[in-house]
Amino acid sequence: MRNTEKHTHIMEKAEELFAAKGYDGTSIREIARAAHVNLAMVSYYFGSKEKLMEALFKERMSLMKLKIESLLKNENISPFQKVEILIDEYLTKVIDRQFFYKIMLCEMAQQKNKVILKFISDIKLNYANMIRGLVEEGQQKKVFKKDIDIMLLMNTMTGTVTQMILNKEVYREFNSLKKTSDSVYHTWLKKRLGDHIKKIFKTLLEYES
Amino acid sequence: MRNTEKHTHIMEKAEELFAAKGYDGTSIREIARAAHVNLAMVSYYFGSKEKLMEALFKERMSLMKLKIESLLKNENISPFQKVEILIDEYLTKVIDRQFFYKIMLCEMAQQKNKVILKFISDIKLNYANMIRGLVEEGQQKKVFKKDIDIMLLMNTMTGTVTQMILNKEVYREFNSLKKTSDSVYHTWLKKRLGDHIKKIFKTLLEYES
Amino acid sequence: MRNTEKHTHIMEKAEELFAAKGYDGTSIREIARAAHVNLAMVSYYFGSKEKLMEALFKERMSLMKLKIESLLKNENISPFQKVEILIDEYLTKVIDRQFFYKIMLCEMAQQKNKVILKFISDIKLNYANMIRGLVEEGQQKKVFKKDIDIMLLMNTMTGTVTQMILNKEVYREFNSLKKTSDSVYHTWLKKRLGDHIKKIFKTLLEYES
Amino acid sequence: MRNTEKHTHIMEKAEELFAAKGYDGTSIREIARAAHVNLAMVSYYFGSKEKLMEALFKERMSLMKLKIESLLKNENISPFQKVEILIDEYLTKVIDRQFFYKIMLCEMAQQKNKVILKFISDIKLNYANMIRGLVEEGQQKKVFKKDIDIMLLMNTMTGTVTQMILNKEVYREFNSLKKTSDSVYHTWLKKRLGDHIKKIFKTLLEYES
DNA sequence: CATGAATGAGCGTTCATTCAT
DNA sequence: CATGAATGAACGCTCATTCAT
Repeated sequence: MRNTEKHTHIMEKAEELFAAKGYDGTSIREIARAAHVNLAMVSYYFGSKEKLMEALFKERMSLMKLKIESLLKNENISPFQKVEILIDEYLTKVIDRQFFYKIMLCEMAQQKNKVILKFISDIKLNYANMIRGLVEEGQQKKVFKKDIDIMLLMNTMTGTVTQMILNKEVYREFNSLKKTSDSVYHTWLKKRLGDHIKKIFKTLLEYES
Repeated sequence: MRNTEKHTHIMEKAEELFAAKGYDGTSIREIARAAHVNLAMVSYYFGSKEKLMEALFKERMSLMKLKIESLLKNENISPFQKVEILIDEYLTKVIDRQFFYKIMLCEMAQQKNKVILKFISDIKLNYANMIRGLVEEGQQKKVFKKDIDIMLLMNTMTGTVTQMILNKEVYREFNSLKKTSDSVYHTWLKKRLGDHIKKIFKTLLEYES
Repeated sequence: MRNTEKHTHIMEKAEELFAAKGYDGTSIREIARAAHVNLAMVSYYFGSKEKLMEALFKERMSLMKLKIESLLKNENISPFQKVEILIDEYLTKVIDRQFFYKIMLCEMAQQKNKVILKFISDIKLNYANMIRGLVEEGQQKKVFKKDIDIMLLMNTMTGTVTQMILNKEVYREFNSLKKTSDSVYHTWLKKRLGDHIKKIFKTLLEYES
Repeated sequence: MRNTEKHTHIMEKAEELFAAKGYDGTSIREIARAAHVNLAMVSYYFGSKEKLMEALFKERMSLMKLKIESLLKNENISPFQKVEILIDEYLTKVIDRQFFYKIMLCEMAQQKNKVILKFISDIKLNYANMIRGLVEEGQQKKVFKKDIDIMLLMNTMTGTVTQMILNKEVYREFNSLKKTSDSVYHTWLKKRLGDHIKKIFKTLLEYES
């Protein structure tokens, strides 16, 4: 195993454990055991437990960021279509990174680590800017209404998705998809959630003559 | 201070600390110090740290439950009016109990304690039943559409509120309410959030001819 | 064993170990083992290893201080007699507290702990004041010469004693006192050292007409 | 940098750190960092931390030894002149090697490393022999008294110097030499200490008719 | 009923050292 | 010849819990 691979490997196992047991509920010993590395390696690679967490955030945050600037500037796509693409992008990221998303949620609730708070506010800003840009474009083109509360809009999307992730298994059972494979279920879930959010956004954005 | 008062006092301080630092991030010592009681008192009263947490959930859950059965049966109020009352009730509870709501959120993410999971699923069931009852009534009366995904609906409400609570201070600043008192801000927030959710619910529920 | 007795007991064992292996060379585990107490008790009683050290210094320093103010004011005793009494007092304290004296020596060399440095400078000041008072009295009475370097004088006493303590066993062997008991040897050593230092002080202080 | 230079460089940095923080208080990591060499280099060059310490002692001890045998045999210089030269030689070495002298002091107090103890007793023997030779010469020439306690004499010198080194900065301030450069102060200190010790030696050695 | 004292287990971290390259 | 990576052991300390009083 190469150096960066071990790095990645430790981080992945830490992510899993942090998601399942929380940051404070997970010991370095557990992480080392799960990653099949020596206990001292974790501090050796990351410096400390705290810095491992921060490294995880740095890594994942770069993946979570929505990089669709070119799309937003595209004049051939309508604002509503762009909204839909944005929602789909967001959903893909969150559903693919559920472990991390849970960790982030707890960090948002507790706000203990300032470095991590910065990461989180950065990504929130990233989302907000995407949405704001879109909203302004739509308003200029008279397809979106005025007086749109962007933060409420954003929180409706992120909140709904959060709750669906947290209650994922209950929802699966509720919809009799217990026997379906994870990937199939996730695809289905993404479609359903996407449609739901798009519908809400349409209502909240649509220009009323 | 009477015994039950001490009980309550310890639980309140524990709630505050669990919300701010997480269950594992909070030590019994801290709770005892914050509550100005002897360290051994906590285990003495509640048995263990885990049981203190469970006692907290038991206590708070009974407060969080929506007890509006009589209202739901009231034939003089329209389904949409009932939906609005339900949303207002929910908002009041959550905004009044933000500490506890944060704790619950982390427990939902981590799902470590089975007793607590039961409490949470109980309250979810409670909400679901309220909403289902309402939805069915509205459908019978042909004011609500068919094919309503109750869980999606519920999660949209709880999720949006969750996100707004987590980003409370950012939203406050965003709306230039930094100087407003907490209680005034919370009243304002409740109104705004309520209107927002009611609007979404209306769209998602309203019968389309 | 009573509470304060355990305190004292732990401190004594710590003193022994610190003297033999140095502060950093001694682990809390060793101290706990030597004192036959639980490892956690040390931190429980003293807060930390550092504070244990400081508590030891606080305790011992109060014993080491020369409390002979009344004697110094006594008009019926000549300055030279007072010098001799002072030297005897100092010798008694150091020979009785050799473990502690060694610890102090290393702390003086390394100057890491500021709290301890304060303790040490306090006791140095205590000695210096005793000697200065005496010297001034002797000078006024024209039995001591002028231009006496008090610090050099003091360091000659403390330094000579230090070296004799450090080379105690070599000196014992050198003087064929290997078979003598510790207490007898110490009495003998004290006499010899006392005479030596008194002689030096006499030369350095005596008024030259 | 050549190999022997690296050797020397590491040893110098180790000496500095050992003096300031003690042997156990200094980690190989710190030494490597201070010497700007790879962590593994230290063990690689010296075998172990302990052997580095011993190598340091071996190196410094050879420098500390008084090599004035030819002078001692010189018939044209009086015993008292030789005593003075001996004292000056000793002072020069100690003042030039204060870091090492502090390390040695702690090792003398703790007596943990047997190899180092041997080095220390060797140098003590070296000093003792110089002084003994001188004393015997002086006694034969009837300029020194009989019954001279060589070890007490020696410890008076080494002890006084030790204390002056340990309290160097206090003494500097006491004599208002705070603004003076280190080298000027050291020269001044050496002169003053030399005179003081020579005076004491004269008293303790001089033949009394 | 209440509590100071005590305990064994485990925490995050650092240590001196080794070894493959 | 030199070094980054790795390791087992130990570090100081805090944990939740228990128990005698």
